[in-house]
Amino acid sequence: MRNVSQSTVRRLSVYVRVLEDLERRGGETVSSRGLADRAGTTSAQVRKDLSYFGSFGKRGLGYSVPELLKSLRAILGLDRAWGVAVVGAGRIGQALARYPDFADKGFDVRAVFDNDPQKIGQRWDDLEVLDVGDLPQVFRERQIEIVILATGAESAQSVANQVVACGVRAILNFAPVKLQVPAGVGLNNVNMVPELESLSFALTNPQATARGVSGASQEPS
Amino acid sequence: MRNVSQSTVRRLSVYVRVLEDLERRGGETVSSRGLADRAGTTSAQVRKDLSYFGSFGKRGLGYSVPELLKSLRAILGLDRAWGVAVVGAGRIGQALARYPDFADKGFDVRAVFDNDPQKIGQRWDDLEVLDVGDLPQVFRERQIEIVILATGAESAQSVANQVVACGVRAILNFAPVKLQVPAGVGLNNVNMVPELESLSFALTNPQATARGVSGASQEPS
DNA sequence: ATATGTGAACATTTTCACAGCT
DNA sequence: AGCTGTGAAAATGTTCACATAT
Repeated sequence: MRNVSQSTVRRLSVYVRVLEDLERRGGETVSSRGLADRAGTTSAQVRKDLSYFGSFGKRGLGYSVPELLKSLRAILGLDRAWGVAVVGAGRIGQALARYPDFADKGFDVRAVFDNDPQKIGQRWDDLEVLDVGDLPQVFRERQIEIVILATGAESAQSVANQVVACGVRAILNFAPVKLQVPAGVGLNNVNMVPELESLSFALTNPQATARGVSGASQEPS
Repeated sequence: MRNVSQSTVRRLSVYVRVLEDLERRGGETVSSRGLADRAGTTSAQVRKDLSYFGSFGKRGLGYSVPELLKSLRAILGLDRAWGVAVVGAGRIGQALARYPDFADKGFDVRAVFDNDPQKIGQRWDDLEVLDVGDLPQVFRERQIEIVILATGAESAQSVANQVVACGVRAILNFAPVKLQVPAGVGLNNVNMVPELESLSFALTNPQATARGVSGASQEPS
């Protein structure tokens, strides 16, 4: 399983969502085409993505929904719970800390931190906002493995350094800065302003954007 | 200027951020290398990205910071204000509606909607949560051009249909569903669960992830 | 000497097309 | 017949390297 692209991993994530849905509806098997249509890609792409990890289907039949789901969950590491902390208790940090889908998918938000005395001590559901000074201790106690960074731009890098020093090797960054992290630390960025700006570009330059119909099937019938 | 990739557009957005920073510090000129280092890419990439839109530099000298900034803003459509509405007044909708960076960059959040009578009428700063039933009228009155969709998964598609019917041609979707929109409508998705899942993948499969040092310069010195 | 702009080389990702299994 | 798994082809995106301008 060498050199799998980010795009492939993100699509696997979508396949899991689709398979969960199919399972809920009692679907037994699905073809690469069926998966692709629901995931918004092509059957060839589905088969290629899966082929990096093994062969999961039966020729002539397609894939068993529960089996493929189980395999993909194992590949993505979703067959276990992860300890997550949110650093930054502003509106975005709060929204993320209490986002119900994270818990549903096994991402357990076990702590929230801020450095603002006004916020420290606030209770949200069963979370209490903790002092960022206590971060190392709490990380150890609660086995934090993934950090969601929702501080302002100014503090993001220094918080990142701190959490990396605590042994965290995965950061999801919402602060609008390019973080420097050592090799071996996974870093994903969610940048909301560039997302809006790319829409602004599309509105401003309709020619450059006439691309794909975001409508029906991606494949020839 | 045909067929510019999404990646190029997103990088332009980053260049704008870097240039704004340089301008604030009083920088007069910058080389493709200087821009690249700050933006986390390579000088060749910077020059190639810019070359899709024209030639902005002076050989031997580099780029004038204010001039390049002005050009890039025009290309991205950031030399004007955009009318933005947020639909869905949950925690995420609220965080986005009040996110100060949007206003700073010319994305004016002019309305927030929900269908929950409990939320309708709430005031946040100078925004009032409106009834989603009034959407068409308010969109016309306030000239809404971009919609941030922050509803639950169930209502997202129907809201999308509504706003498209109102003439909106750009949607930033935070709901965890694949929206179907007609050709010509720009759609960007922010999916937080897949972001976390790709980190979970990286933690679970360190071999497949040994890639790039997210640290120092991308180029040979 | 310095640094852009760009065609050509390279790398990566996606799509095609088909052999092979059910 | 139906559908997977996969090499080969095509398309797309990135990097090189250099002619050209200051």
